[in-house]
Amino acid sequence: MLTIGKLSRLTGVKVPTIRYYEQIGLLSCPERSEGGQRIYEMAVGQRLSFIRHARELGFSLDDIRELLTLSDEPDQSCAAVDEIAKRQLVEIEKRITRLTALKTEMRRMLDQCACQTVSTCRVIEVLGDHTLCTDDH
Amino acid sequence: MLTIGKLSRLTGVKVPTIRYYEQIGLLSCPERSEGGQRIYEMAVGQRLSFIRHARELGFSLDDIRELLTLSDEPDQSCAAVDEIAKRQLVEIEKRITRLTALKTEMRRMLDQCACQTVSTCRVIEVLGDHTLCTDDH
DNA sequence: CTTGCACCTCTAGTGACTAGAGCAATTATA
DNA sequence: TATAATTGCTCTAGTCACTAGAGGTGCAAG
Repeated sequence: MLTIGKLSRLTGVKVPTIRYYEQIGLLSCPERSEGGQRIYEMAVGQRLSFIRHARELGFSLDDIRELLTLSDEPDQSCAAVDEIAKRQLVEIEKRITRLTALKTEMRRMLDQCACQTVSTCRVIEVLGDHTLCTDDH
Repeated sequence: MLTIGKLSRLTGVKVPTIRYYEQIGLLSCPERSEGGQRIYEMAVGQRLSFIRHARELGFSLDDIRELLTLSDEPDQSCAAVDEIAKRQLVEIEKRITRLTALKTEMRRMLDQCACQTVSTCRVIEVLGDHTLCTDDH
């Protein structure tokens, strides 16, 4: 049996975040002590660690809600799980592509700047005129 | 002289976003027609395009506010401008590094999944147990 | 018994918009 | 000129995933 603080230390999820997850229905309401404090069973730690890890991998809370529902039905096909994970992978790849283009553009902008006065600043100039860009972004 | 709709089409910034920029002081209040509609001078288009382009490159509105202030003082050194841009570049690089680690982890997870039932699903398993990860994230 | 930390609820704030309601003004068509 | 369609106006509230803070209560150690 765990207080919310111990659960927090165990999982690395902050206390207000745990309460927030309860509020949005991602965690079910735990029992309370006589004084009204939350008392968690050990198993909640697993669930919360799952959530945390999935968040770290960039899954949205909605995705996680779905994954948790699916993981509660062990006999079902895991195709739906893979589907969510694949979608997430595609999203990550898209973001990488985009960020790489941005990086190129930023570096080019900075490399070209002779760094004198603002009136001749290449950074300001490029920001004001998209046609000076080579990459799509 | 432009209505807000024409300014929007000219710059690719949505109408409510233009009003929002005015609200937070990124654009100054334009004159109004007799009926109370906003009338913009052509020059505002430049400023708005600047903002849009900087947003596309991932600058925050606070950064942009600073860049706009700096660009209004053409005789000053552009070191401060470069500083902001460099900070932004570092941020982008950090995000790419992180996302690349995530991608590796996601792909590994998906590759290992034999895709049968949820009970044997590698995706669910890895999400529940961080120690199964190789990459930092 | 008291000190001090951990916990409680509730509200509001973050960033950068977006959506919608309920109107008014302007422009195009008949 | 009348009407219809489009565009504009303000204001409020919602998005996501929390985070911060106020003002109070519970609980365990010394």
